[in-house]
Amino acid sequence: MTVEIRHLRYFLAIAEELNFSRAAEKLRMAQPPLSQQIKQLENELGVQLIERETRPVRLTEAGKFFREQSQTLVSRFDELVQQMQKMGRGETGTLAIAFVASATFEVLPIVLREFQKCFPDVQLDLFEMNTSEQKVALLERRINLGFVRPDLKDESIVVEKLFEESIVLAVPSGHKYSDRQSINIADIAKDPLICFPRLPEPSFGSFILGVCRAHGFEPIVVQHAGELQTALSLVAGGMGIALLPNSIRKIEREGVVYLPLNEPVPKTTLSVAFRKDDASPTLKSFLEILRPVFRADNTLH
Amino acid sequence: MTVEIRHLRYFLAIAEELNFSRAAEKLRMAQPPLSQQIKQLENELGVQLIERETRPVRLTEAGKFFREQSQTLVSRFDELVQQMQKMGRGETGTLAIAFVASATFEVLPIVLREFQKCFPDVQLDLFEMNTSEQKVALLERRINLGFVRPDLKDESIVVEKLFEESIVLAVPSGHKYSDRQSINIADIAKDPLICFPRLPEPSFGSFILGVCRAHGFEPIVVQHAGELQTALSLVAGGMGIALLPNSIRKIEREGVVYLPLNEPVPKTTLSVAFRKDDASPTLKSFLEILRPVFRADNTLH
DNA sequence: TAAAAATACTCCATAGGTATTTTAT
DNA sequence: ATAAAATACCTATGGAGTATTTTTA
Repeated sequence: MTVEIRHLRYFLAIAEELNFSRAAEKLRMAQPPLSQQIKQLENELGVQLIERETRPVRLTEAGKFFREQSQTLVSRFDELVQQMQKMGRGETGTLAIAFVASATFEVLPIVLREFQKCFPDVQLDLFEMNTSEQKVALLERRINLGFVRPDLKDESIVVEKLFEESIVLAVPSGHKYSDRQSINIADIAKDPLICFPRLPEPSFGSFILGVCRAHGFEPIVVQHAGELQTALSLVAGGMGIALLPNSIRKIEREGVVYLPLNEPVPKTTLSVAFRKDDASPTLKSFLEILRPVFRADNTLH
Repeated sequence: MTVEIRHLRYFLAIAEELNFSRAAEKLRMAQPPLSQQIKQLENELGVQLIERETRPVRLTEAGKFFREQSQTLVSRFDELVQQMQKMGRGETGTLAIAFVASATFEVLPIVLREFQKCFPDVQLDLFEMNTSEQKVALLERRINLGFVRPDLKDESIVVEKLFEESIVLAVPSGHKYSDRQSINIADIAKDPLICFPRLPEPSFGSFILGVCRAHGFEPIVVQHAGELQTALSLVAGGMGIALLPNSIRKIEREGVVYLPLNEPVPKTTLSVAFRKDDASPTLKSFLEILRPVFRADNTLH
């Protein structure tokens, strides 16, 4: 025989009631097996825990000590089980999330707020990375989930489209286009453009270049900017104009005006990426929060 | 199904080996039931603990957390069981011991030294009480064990004789008897005697009085002393002479000389008393140490 | 005498075993 | 091809039930 948690529970019930029959009732079992189990326990421990020669029964000194110890042990045990069950429901734990810079403006705040509302006990670790960095981080299991701009193709990674985003033109206020309501892409063929690095692929830089070429021109790139924010500063400084994801509008910046494009332009896509084999229930919960946010409003504004 | 300590043990074995078969071997069981139990555990917790799609198998994040928690929980559990088993063997716990003043000179030091040598983890709580106080303390369960001078008679108390002790005469140095080798009791019939309170019975005072009367005289009591030590001081101060238990000789006091008595005198008896129903294994251990000490040397000097 | 614990026995749920298949390197 | 985990199935220990006796107040 070996002592199990069950034995402690039984003993504690008796220690509380000081009456085998009532304790058994509380434990929803019959009295005789309870007596047996306690006898077994006493046998295994080699000490008498309960004095039965008296009514109501009394705890021995050893029994009193055992009660105290058992109490903390059992409650610790139960807490652990509950905590694990919470984990199972994705209500606790940590989730490491990466995101491309452009996701910070609008997508991330909305999603995080929503998630923390449902699962306040989950700790989120946030990292800003470009798409290719995220791919590596996912494979190396440094992150559970990434907000990426496609394409990210890998055997073991699932990519789910969240929403498509149009691009807008950012021009300096006072620029020759700044009073227009909208603009055709072809119009900017001769205007100095601020673009983005094309490497590592996939990149927003390549996407922009592709758009221009699809409209029959090679853009005049006056400058490359590593960050969207930087591009915005350069526009404000009058260095040129820039094609940016629509969500950049959330940043109202002095000296910059945004113009929508007239023609239907291939849109940038924001997706979530995660490992196929990541069984983390916290991840599942996160995805379950995430999806309806974008299903309801596929363009997000 | 409810989670048991067993499940944690099984999981820990796997967490250590990262191999079900080897873990099963270590647990001295077959591999399939181990797989089953772990599956049950994961089911009950609602989380996957182990990623099996890889060799060697890996712990999930939840699994790592569970391992840490389980480790402390299981070792606490095992420590508790071991501690209880120690109690069962009387190697630990507390023992409340009372003793009459005269036991402090010789008996108590010997016994305590011997006991602590065998059971260093047992805490002893010591109290000085007269015999009748001890009877009450035993019945009220304030003490486990008492060193008494009989008679202490009670239904629920066991009294075991330890050893018999003769009495000696204490006289001031320079007293008319102080150069003698020994003395007859009848000789002191006319000498002023320092005696002890007769109440509450049983008392050393009554015993002394009984001895004198048995030898045909009523002693001339000049003073009563509550404590043996006090009596000794009075003797040293020349107030009178005193009949004291032999073990008082352990106290060598300036100004006091001890004389043995010639005739066989009813001896005082030192006994241990304890409750019949006291199941404390620590008490049992104590008694087992105690008995041989006195069986070997029934007079203790 | 009445309430409560122990004993005697019965049963069946399930922990654990054996044989085999599936999966991953 | 091989080692390891899962699956299927079986066995039997022992946890829990019912009926009864013993004990204590």
